[in-house]
Amino acid sequence: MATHSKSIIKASLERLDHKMAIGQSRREAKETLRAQQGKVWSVSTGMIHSFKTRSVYQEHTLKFVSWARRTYQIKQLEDLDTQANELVATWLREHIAEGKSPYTLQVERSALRLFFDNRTLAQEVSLPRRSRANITRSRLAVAHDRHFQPANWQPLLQFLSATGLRRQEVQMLHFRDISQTHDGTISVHVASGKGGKTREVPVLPGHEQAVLAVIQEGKEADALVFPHLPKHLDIHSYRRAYAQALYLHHAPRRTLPKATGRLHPGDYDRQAILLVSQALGHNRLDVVLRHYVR
DNA sequence: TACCGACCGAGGGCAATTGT
DNA sequence: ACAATTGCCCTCGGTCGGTA
Repeated sequence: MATHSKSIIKASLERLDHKMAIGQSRREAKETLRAQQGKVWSVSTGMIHSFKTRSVYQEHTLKFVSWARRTYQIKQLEDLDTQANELVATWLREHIAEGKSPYTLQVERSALRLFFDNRTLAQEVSLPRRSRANITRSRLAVAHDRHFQPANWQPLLQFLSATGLRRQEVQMLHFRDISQTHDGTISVHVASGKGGKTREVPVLPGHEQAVLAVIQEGKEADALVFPHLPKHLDIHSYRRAYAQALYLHHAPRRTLPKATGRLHPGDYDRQAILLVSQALGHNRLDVVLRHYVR
């Protein structure tokens, strides 16, 4: 009786388990890596540092493994390893042909490169560019919107218009985070934004009342300002609108940069873009220009 | 009873952000 | 400009209570 060997799925999960490095600083690991092998394009440590990355990478990896087993009858992970490069290339080409988003293709390749410990896996397949012009998120009306009635959520929506917070940031906002100094300046403090960063968010001039309305309730400092956020609210679209309004406020003689074609330094107010970038919680002009004001 | 608004939860994805 | 990683949108298939 032959011993029952473990399934290729089980073996894949175990391999992922061994790549977990929760709690270890990715930044430090990278600095060490760079000291050893000099400057490299790639910034991977070969490990997974967050649960989110694990779940996303696992999803893509298992899909690939199942496909290989189904299509090529590969039952052992060792057999998959030896043909990984050509199979991943085939897999990616199929997805390109299916018209999957460049963002998705990119994630799939990153996941499999980490899984197979090969930073150049499927190098011969060139992925389509991620182009700003093709981004649709928070740009158009979608079917989803019919499940949401703006009229019923006015205080929240006006607050979002005034501050442009991310969903996670509004969710975690406490009354203690909003304050008003004696000269009337309102401060909205984000204790832990994306990447764990802290910042003070400027209220969009002219929209102060929307923020004051929220704190006049006289709630306890440690209570959440918005204990419940409707699931079908596109919070990001308000963040985008806030960014655009703030830009126009700081660059009153300008219109929004043109939506098509390549921008040149004279096409926008650099200082105003920088201010918007800081308000949003990252100090990069390119992110604002790519995702918010065009 | 039919319909509507609101919401849930999971899966399939795409977008945002950080970094080089 | 390119690559890795993380955040969260959107769809789908429902439930549920109110009300026309």
